[in-house]
Amino acid sequence: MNPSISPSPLPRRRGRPPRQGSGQSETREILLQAGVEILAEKGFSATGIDEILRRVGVPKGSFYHFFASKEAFGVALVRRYGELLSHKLERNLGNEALPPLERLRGFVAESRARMALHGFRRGCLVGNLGQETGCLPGSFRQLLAQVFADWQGQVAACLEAARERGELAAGADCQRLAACFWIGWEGAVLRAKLEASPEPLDIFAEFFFAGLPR
Amino acid sequence: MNPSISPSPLPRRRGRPPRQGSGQSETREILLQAGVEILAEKGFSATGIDEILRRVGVPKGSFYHFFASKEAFGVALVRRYGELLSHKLERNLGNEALPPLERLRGFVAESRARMALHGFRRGCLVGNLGQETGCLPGSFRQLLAQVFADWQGQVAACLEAARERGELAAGADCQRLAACFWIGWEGAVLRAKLEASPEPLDIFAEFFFAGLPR
DNA sequence: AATTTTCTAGACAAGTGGTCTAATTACATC
DNA sequence: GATGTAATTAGACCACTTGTCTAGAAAATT
Repeated sequence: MNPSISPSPLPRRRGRPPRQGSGQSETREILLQAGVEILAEKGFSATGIDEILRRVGVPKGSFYHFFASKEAFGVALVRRYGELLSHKLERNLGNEALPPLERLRGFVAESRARMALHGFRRGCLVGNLGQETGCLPGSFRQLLAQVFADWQGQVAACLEAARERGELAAGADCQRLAACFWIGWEGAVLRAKLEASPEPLDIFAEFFFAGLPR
Repeated sequence: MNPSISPSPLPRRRGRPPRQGSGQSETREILLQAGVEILAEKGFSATGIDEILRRVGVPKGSFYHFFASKEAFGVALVRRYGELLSHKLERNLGNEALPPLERLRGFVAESRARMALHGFRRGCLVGNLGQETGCLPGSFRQLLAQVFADWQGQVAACLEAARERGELAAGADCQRLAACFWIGWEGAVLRAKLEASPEPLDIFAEFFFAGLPR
């Protein structure tokens, strides 16, 4: 059912833990990871703290040791997810071995494969929480918009590169096109989740690339 | 704050009500309407029955008289919303006074205006619930997909009409283009809600119409 | 060894969710 | 008009959630 996180086989001893090399707590990391997975599936409001804790076998005391509240946890998750995806973008869009537009296609393909791997149950955490804006603590709105803006900037840079190489029309508004990419891609992810199928992703990607001004 | 529904000024007596002319219950109708509004803002999981009931001044007992469960209520809301939007589509896309593509633009403009009217707090109920698929009772998935399919069919028919008039390339795959419209439009609505701005709607609409094969 | 720091354990209170039974009123029937 | 039935409301009820809080255990520090 859920391949990535299993109810902590770690012994999980009480008391102060031996100092980890890295300095960051193992438990905190586990919570963040599980949180990202579950929230990408179910969103913020529908997910209970207990559910996450049961899943990874961490007691409540630990949770509230590491995070001040559910809201603070949510904020941490959005940041984390934002970074994860940003790295993924960087990895693809920074691949100079390919022409710029092919890099973006690479990102699309990788994301598609990842959704398929998880049976199309998992969507985009930021998209999910964006949908919930109406009932989320105020701190989220700006944060989510910021994350989108970052991603959009990365795509815009890639499109710029394409334009410089003549793969796009000289007059192309790359920021606007990047915005369009994320608007549509999020819609496609949502729909792919609903229909448990990659088709929406393919349909949008094809339309997007075909519609770019040459 | 909320212009459309005010805490029932009706006396609301207990016991069997005097027979209404129309046959359908007034209370049930009020619940459906308020439900559509709130769920379009906050989604299913994050909305409590109590919240809806407080807002319209209906007691809990009434709710469970008219609806077997929250799930059944949700299903009724999806159907209702599906019909509302279907009528809106029909009204716009059936307007033979305009060329087909202009009709679709009309729908876009009307929807945009409506979102603005509600301060971009209200999104698409079906989109919202689609996002929540992961934590919704199973009955929703198919229903939501069905509603999308209906809307998509209406848009596809409009695009067909455009093709027949030569406004679209003869080889255009109208079903696929209609799918693309809804994929992107839902993404745009989501983003417009998040940023409390019409820009995402405009960006996507421009790209979509510009990208249609001529 | 004593103390401090870091984390775990899980009980607990307040509040919310959804459901259900009993009470209340109108209508129908005789 | 008395009795029975259908339609609706009132609010009790229980299970569950969130966040807090105290006690406890083990490493680190002195």
